[in-house]
Amino acid sequence: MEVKKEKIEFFQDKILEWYEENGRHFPWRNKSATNYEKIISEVLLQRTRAETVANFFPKFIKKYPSWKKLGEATKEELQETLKPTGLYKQRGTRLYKLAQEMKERKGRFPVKRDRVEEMPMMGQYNANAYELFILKKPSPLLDVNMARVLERFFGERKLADIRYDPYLQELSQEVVENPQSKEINWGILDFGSLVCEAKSPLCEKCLLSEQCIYFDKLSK
DNA sequence: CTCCAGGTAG
DNA sequence: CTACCCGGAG
Repeated sequence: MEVKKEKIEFFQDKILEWYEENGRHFPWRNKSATNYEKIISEVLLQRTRAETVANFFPKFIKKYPSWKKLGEATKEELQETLKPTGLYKQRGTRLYKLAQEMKERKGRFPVKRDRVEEMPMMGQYNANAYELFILKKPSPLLDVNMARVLERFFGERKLADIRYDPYLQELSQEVVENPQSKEINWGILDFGSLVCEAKSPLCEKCLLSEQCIYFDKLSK
């Protein structure tokens, strides 16, 4: 499925416009956020609502402000701390592994994307986030949220799993290919959470509806 | 009840 | 490729 360039530009413009007015604010989006904080936020955000993480994040950073401090925690201690966020056993075990790996690496996180993806807890999504936020390179935060927005507007994927769908992979990359890649990414996630909701999207107040496939189907 | 800024074992 | 993790918010 070939998507027209003009449609992508329309989408980018509208999302950026919407984001300026309605974008959400989170601790890990602050300019002052350290690389450690950025990486930890992505770990906590896995399969967990951003608002939930926003409540929890400051407490976690206060308790474990650095890789060094995190490396001193036991696996059980991390699991206990992570309980309010859900997925705490898995996440605790994996975060422990990541912290220990960082200890061995003397606190140095890998630089190249491929190496990042080899780290514990760092999958495709997190490697993209790393590229976007730390290497400052356009890269899509393609989660269920972004996938839903893109599919409704541009057309549905073929494969069940986002992570193996070449159509969504390529489309998302094109969409965030822009000098303001970070803002477009955040814009899409916020837009997906606040307007293009999973259950009942607010199509009446959506500034994308004139070119949206999902909306077009609705009005038939 | 469903859904959530995914990773990974099998 | 799927199935599973999990508490919490809506």
